[in-house]
Amino acid sequence: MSTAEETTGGEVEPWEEVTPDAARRLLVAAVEAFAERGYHATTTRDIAGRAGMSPAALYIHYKTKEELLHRISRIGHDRALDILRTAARGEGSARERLADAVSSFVRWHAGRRTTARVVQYELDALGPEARAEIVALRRQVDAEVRGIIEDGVASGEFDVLDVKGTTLAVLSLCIDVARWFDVNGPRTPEEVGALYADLVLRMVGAEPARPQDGAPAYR
Amino acid sequence: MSTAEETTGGEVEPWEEVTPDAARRLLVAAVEAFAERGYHATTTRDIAGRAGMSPAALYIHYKTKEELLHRISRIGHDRALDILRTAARGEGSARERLADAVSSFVRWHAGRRTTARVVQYELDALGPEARAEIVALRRQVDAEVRGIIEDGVASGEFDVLDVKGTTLAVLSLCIDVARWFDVNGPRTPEEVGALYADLVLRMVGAEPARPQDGAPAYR
DNA sequence: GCCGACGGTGAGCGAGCGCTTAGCGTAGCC
DNA sequence: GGCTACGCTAAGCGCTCGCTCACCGTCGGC
Repeated sequence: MSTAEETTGGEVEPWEEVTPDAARRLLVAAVEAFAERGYHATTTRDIAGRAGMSPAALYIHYKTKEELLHRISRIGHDRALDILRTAARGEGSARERLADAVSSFVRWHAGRRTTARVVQYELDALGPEARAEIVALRRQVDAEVRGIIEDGVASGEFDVLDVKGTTLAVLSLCIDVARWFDVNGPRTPEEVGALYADLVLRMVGAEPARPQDGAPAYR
Repeated sequence: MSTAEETTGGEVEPWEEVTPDAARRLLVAAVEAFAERGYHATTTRDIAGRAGMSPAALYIHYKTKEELLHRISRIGHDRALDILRTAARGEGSARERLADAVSSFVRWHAGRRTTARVVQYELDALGPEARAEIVALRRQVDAEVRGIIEDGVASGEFDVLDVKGTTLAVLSLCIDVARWFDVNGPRTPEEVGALYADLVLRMVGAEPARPQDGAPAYR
């Protein structure tokens, strides 16, 4: 919860780093289209149309349709890694850092679901060299989570038999949020983040957290 | 693990119900192609080629490419539901039935990964009416798992605050196996199934299993 | 031996794809 | 005002897509 400005509500639009304004509009349009229909089912005409431009305008700012996906995937993975690093390297016990990592990672997957969907599910649409770059980032993501769990095992806070397998399961659980989360559904990203942090603490054998009196308690 | 014949090793090929032999070959080819590259990136020429036929042969057995996906999705969801029903309606405590359900469901997602990938991730490529049919099956899948968890809560075996949310998380965890499982990776489907059954029992607050003597046994 | 049914092929249709190119309007500098 | 640089468009190229159609070989019934 240290990363308050990164929650969903009044979040900073994460595409401000994409500098010519027209290029950013095209990229945002591509994120929406890719998330909605998938990379291969999205046409360059659709992307340009959503950005209010003619089909040819896309090629002034991006060499190919795949370069668009690559930029999106790269920026998205940087963001995801940043979120986990902030939590993993914060102060506090392994328990607190794991809960923080899971809840903020889940909040991102739920609140920025369109981006997360593209980032997590359109990986094999990239060419070999671009995919290799992204896979390297994903290994760093895995390492951050594994690091927290190893800390917790070393300090005796966690009880985990298979650290690598549990790391995989924790990340898997968080990532799949991007598949099923519904913006118009009954749960807010914050609620899902809190629920998942609790479930993950149970998975690693940490003592359950029920600290607050009168805690919200999802019905 | 009552469903011994359904494990991965010498499993029954689940497409025997697809009756003209050529139609089955086409369908199996389509499953492989869809799993590898996604529905939209797969061409009818590729499917027919994998089945050793000319592109036109596909249309003798299926009206459209989408009908192929529909048949695959329908049969796959029937199978997944059958696996969960067998576990959910078996004898034994809620603890045993939940462990059985998770481990067999996970074994299916890992061992029949190509099928599971198509079934779980190509849902929105279906048209509205076909998708509605499949969504109804998915609601039944959800109900089976929720039923076991409710039983466990009622009997005091489980400690769960948010039954619907936990059900969602359990299914989410199992389904995502189809995304990351690698046939050439270090884990067998059976190992992942056992690991995940243990993790899920922890998630619902059931006493850990620890069959081996000399196990650490926290609390 | 002839015939119809059936499962298959080769060629190709209209459409839509990713992407290119020639040219245009405008803003900024002199 | 004259000129260049730049962002953008209209038109369209070459290609591949899902799908169709005219035709063909084989095989069981008579």
